[in-house]
Amino acid sequence: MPPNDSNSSGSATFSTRIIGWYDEFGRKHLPWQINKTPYKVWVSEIMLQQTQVSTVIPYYLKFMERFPDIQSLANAQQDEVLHHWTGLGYYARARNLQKSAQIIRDEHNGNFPTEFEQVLALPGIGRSTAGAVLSLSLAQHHPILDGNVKRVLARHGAIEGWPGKKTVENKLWDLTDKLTPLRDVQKYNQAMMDIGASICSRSKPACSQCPVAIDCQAQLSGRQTEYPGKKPKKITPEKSAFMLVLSKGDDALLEKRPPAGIWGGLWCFPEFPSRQELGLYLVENGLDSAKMEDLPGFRHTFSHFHLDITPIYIHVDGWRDNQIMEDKPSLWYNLPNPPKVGLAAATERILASLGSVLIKE
DNA sequence: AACCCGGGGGG
DNA sequence: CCCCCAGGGTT
Repeated sequence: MPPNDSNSSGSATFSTRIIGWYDEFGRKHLPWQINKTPYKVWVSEIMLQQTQVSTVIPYYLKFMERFPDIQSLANAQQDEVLHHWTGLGYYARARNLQKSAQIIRDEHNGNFPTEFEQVLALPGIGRSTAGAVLSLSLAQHHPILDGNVKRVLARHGAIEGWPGKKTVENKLWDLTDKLTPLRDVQKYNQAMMDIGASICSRSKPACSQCPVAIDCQAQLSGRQTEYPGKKPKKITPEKSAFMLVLSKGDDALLEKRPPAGIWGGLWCFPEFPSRQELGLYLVENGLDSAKMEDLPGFRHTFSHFHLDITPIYIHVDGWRDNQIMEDKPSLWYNLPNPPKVGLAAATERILASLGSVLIKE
């Protein structure tokens, strides 16, 4: 018996019903589905790992306009790549995207590799994304297991446990591997993601519209929202930071963050763990006589901690700044004519509030 | 406020 | 292998 041919309902197989649903209801006109190429699908998949379709679309269109092919992405300045990612989050993915483009340029003659193992070897691409790119763009037979597919399969098979656990994830990979059909793999994989994103949603699944509800083990027992199992939660610690907002005319001083860690490679205000350390920095740079003003503080929340930010504003005129640029790259960010660099959301928020402060001066 | 996310990397 | 990390949006 073919592996995808089992169901207890006596009706069409699982994959046949999924594909039938795709023909009638599936998404077929998303920007990365038009004249599909591995590059288009790859960029979209990386963006979609962190963000929903409706948010991704404008980012995707601008990104592809500026970086229409692997070559242009590989040869671009990292600042400009991060600029196009500003607001999307998970900036390591943008850096990995460009790093992979450079590997493709240097080691694959500029052509996106078509061997699964070669795709998997690119930074930022794991088993599921490799399968998605090759199946969706080239119709290769690979199963996928993104968050949407995990939810559909965990419910349909009533798979217990949190998918972050290796044993649970392995069960789900076995399932997706068994259920993925040999034919119409593009339609099937796209439909599974669509169904997971729309019908089989996290809190209010629309089972009446689902093509595989009839033998869904979670639906049959009314326990849909109990799958997939929840991640064990832990308390999120609170941290605080002081950010120096040093302005000169229409410019504000930003520093480039180290390549790894939070906001890696992005431009941010100089950050200090305490008011005292910020003061020390001012003394070192001959700015301790300048007038300081606290701007409104705010909380920026990450998945694993809260960051309470107090921006401290100082305005200088005709101050020699070259001494400040010793250890870290820095730039004067011109507000009326901003450079195309990557900014953290918190930095953008402060910059936005700065507009009114500067006008006041 | 809780939850979600594919992959990288450290212990 | 297991756990932590990353940064937004959605519910």
